[in-house]
Amino acid sequence: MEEGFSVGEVAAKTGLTAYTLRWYEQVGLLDPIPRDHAGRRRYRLRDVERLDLLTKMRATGMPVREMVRYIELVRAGTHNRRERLELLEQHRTTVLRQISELERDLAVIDRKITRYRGYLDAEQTD
Amino acid sequence: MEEGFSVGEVAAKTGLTAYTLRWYEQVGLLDPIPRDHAGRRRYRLRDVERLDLLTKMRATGMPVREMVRYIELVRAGTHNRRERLELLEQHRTTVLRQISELERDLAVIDRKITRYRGYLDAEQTD
DNA sequence: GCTTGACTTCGAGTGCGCTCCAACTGCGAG
DNA sequence: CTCGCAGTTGGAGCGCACTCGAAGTCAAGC
Repeated sequence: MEEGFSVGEVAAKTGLTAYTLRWYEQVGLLDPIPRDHAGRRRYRLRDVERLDLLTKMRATGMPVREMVRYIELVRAGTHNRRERLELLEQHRTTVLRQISELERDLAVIDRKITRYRGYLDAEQTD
Repeated sequence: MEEGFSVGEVAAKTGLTAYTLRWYEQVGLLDPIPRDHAGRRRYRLRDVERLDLLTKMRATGMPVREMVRYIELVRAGTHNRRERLELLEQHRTTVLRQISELERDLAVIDRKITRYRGYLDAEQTD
C-alpha cells in the first residue's frame, strides 16, 4: 500500500467522480497531484482537505471561476489572507441571501399547497 | 391601450427576459398567448399569475422538465389535483433539504473564515 | 413619408460544469 | 501467463437553461 490515495479513493471520499477530480486539477483547483512510479495520481491529505472546502464552496453555489481565484490567492502566499477572507465573507453573504430567497419563494409555493389541500378537503366532504 | 400586457411589460414584471418568456411558451410552460391584430402577444392576468408561481419554482431549483409536468397536469383538468399537490409537496421537501444543506455547508466555510480572522488578528498584534 | 423602437419567427449559439470515449499502461489474482 | 481492473491522456460531447442574430412587420411621433 502506497502513501496517499488513488483517484478512485478520493472520488469515493468526496462524492466527486474521478473525471471531475482530474478536471479540477486541470483547471487549477488542485495543485498537480504527485504520481507513483507508474504515473498514477497519489492524493495527499492536504489535497483531500482542500477538496473538503472546495466541495462546500461548489455546493453553496460558488462558480468554479471564483474558486479558482481563491486557490490562486492560496498559492500566492500568506500575505493576501485578508483578500481571501473578504472573498469568503462575500460568499457567505451570498449564501445567506440565497437561503432567505429560498425561504421567501418557498412561502409562495406553500400557499399553493395550502390551496390544493383546501380543494381536496372540500371534495372529501361531498 | 389594449388589454393585457406586452412581452416587454411581462419581462419587466417577472424579471425574466422577453427571450425567456417566448421560450417558456414554446416549451409548454405557458399556454399559447393570445395575439393582437398585429400578431403581438398580449399576456392575460392569469398568464402573469402563472409566471409568478413558475418563477418561484425555478428559483427554488425545480428543473424546467418537472415544471412542464406540473403544467401538463394543470391543463389536464381538476381531477388530478392530488397528483399536483404531491408534486408540490415533494418539491417542498427538496427545497427544505436544500436549505439545510446550504446551512451545513456554510458552517464549514464559516470555520474557515474564523480561522482567517484568527491569523489576521495575530498579525495585528505584532 | 421617414425614422424609431418594440415586436415577430426560426434556428443557431453560449456558458457552465461536468462526463465520456478511445487507446493505452501496469498490477495483482488465479 | 493471462485476465480483469483501475488507472493514464487529449479531446470531444452533453444537458441545461437560456440568449441571441437576422430579417422582417407594424404603429406612433416628428
